[in-house]
Amino acid sequence: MNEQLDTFDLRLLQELQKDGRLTNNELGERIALSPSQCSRRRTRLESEGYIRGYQANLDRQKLGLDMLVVISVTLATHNRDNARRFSQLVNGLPEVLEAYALTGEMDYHLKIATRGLAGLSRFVNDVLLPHESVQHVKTSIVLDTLKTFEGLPVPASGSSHGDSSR
Amino acid sequence: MNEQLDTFDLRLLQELQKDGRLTNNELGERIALSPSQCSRRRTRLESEGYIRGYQANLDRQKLGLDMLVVISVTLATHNRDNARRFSQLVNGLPEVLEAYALTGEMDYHLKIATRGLAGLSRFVNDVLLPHESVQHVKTSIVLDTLKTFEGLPVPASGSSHGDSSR
DNA sequence: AAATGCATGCAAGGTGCTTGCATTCTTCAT
DNA sequence: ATGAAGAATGCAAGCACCTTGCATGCATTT
Repeated sequence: MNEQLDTFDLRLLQELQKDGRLTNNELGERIALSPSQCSRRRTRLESEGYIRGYQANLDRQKLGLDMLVVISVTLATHNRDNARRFSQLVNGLPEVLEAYALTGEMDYHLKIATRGLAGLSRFVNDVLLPHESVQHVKTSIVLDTLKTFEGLPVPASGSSHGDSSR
Repeated sequence: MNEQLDTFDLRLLQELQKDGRLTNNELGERIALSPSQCSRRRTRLESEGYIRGYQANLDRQKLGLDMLVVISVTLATHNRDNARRFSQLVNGLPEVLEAYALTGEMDYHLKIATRGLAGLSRFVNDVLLPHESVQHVKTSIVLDTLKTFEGLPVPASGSSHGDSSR
């Protein structure tokens, strides 16, 4: 990996993380660069993989997904086959927003969104628990969202990391 | 709330969730609608709040954020002031990607990203634990990401929910 | 000091966005 | 049934934006 990010790149990433539909004109105004250079740098950052894509941020509540839930899952047995089966399960379930394998006593954490308690109950009792790979689940309902993902912490523009020779 | 979503709206949201920089032309091809109508519907969905914004999706690893961690936090005392102080704390910490108040024994779940174990250690020992509101934390490192958030489950296009009169 | 390699800004050709307008479709009342 | 009203649609034009070639300037190296 040879590529290095300079201050312009970092600020560009930061701005696009805040608003992914900025035009190169607007971007240029914010980071003090010409639209053409924004276009070039953006293209480079995309092809080098720093930018993985762009997504619209939808309103969960307005789509009727009023329940946000964290589920801790313990697998029945801890062999590789079981882990693979569980991975395939969660990847096929649209309610599952994120799924992580963790250190500690609980094997997995799932973040899921459903419509009401009915949807949650259906998910846990009809989908999750009956699956062969699952032994035990612990359901924690999200009461309040203190902070929601607004992007990764991009290193301060004009700091360490990366060189500033460009 | 008066607005209803028809099939076109739902598919439009779905496509924009997959690629937030789709042009109205491309969008029109995918949902079989003219670019002008895509433009109008998109504008409406934005102003009505179904679309909260657009974000670039950055590569966590390439930014050097190799540690992804879930931290369970118990507050020292369970009064409102303490909850408010804790909320202010996490909102000021860029390493904290998401923060939820949960039902169950553990009060809060934080998802954080840091550079290496050193960054994690610094975060937990120098920032989180010294804070007056925090009593106890349990740190779980993410070993594997089975599924990452790619968007909310938009109800199947051509199903229940919403009317199809438009 | 000369030369090479980049990054930059400008400008032009091409693409895409958006709004007015006429048409079609649906719905509702007579 | 029939007519009217409202809404959604596609088309087209004016406008904004994107991108690439090109010449310039800066920095580093030999």
